[in-house]
Amino acid sequence: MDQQKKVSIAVVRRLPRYYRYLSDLLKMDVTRISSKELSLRMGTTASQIRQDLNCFGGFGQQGYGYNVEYLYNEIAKILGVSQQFKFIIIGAGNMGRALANYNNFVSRGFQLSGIFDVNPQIIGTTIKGFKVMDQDNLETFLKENPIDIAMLTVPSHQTAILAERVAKLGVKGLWNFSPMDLKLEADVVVENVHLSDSLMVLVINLI
Amino acid sequence: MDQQKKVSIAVVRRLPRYYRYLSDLLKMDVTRISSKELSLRMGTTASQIRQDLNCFGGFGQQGYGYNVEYLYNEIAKILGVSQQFKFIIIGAGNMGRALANYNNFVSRGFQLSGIFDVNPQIIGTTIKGFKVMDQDNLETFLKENPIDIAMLTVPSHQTAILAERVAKLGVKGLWNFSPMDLKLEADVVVENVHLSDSLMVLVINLI
DNA sequence: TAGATTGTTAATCGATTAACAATC
DNA sequence: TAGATTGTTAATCGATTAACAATC
Repeated sequence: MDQQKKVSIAVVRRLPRYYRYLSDLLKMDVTRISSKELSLRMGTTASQIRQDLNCFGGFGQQGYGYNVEYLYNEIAKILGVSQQFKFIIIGAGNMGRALANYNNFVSRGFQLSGIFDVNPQIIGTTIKGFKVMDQDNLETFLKENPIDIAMLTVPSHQTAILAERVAKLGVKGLWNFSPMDLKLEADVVVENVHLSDSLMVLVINLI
Repeated sequence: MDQQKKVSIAVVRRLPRYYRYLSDLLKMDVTRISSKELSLRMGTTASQIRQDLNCFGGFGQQGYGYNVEYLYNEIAKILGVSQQFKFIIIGAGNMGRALANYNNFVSRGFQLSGIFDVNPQIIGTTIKGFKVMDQDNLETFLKENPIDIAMLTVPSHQTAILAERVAKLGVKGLWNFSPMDLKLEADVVVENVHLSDSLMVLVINLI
């Protein structure tokens, strides 16, 4: 609730993981859990869990631990789950199609509002009930339909320009799947999924 | 060359990024670069770059900086680029298909050797020239075809069991796309791509 | 040689872990 | 009340940054 002290990126990146483990506990009908017990399951320290959670509020109770459902819901609030976000997918290639068909998003408050591409062979085809639109129509579309997040699954050389374009049209978050770093105005949030980087890290650890 | 002092995960995760920037510099016909200049491009400190690189060897020259091509090739070696890795894809859904069609992998020494699924409607269909095999045939296949990496793009509830199965059959690296943490014997390397975690982090920063 | 820039050691900063008083 | 476990402060550890002698 009181988010005074600025929370480090490391802590933020651990939140979805807490959320997953709590979801599992809920499914297993566990009603309460101590930081110690949770740390054993997650392979961290109880200290870290308590420190992390206390960045956002005191969700536990001395002598008792944490109520699983309550903590789960509190983290959900922090994560903005249940909030509605409208998104578009730019780039209807394999990855774009995979994201469009990823039902997890829909069930979590993400609402697909449009799919775009440049390829005339792809424009007009239907994906997940959406007619793929011409990328040239981005401006028209975004002026009529305010969008929160754009998922960019286009080739690298298109990414930077596209990012600028949609940012100018009020898109506040970019989920970038191309292997390149985006530089944008400070108020646009960029989250990268660098698949090839990830694969390289796997390989390094393999050698 | 001399990798005495153990390199931290943070450093390893930065290597693919150096590699990308050096690749760009090469394309722009830049022959030499100082840590200072590179730090400005990448938005880090020159100190960090020199520290990071010196975990693996002294690739620079006082008064000169770094030869771009040489450094690029040295990092390539560390990353295992140019080495050949055989991989299979387990789960021929949207994500599996996206990975199968991702040509970047092929051009970087990754050789697709098979695709598996459980769905009778998908088994037997052709993806990227590969007939999708029945997951039941994993054991037979892996005994005849030693594989380095398995990409797991199956539903969460299948992931853990599958991971065990292929690990037992000599697969040394797992690229896990399901939103779950895998616990395996120490010698199996796991690299996770938790898309929903990544999207949640985007949303947190958006709120 | 003088200037530039590395490799590397030392200083700082931040994040993780330990400890413990508060309290359920 | 006694036991358990939190919230939080203090100690430790590791990673980042700064500084500088070595050297091209």
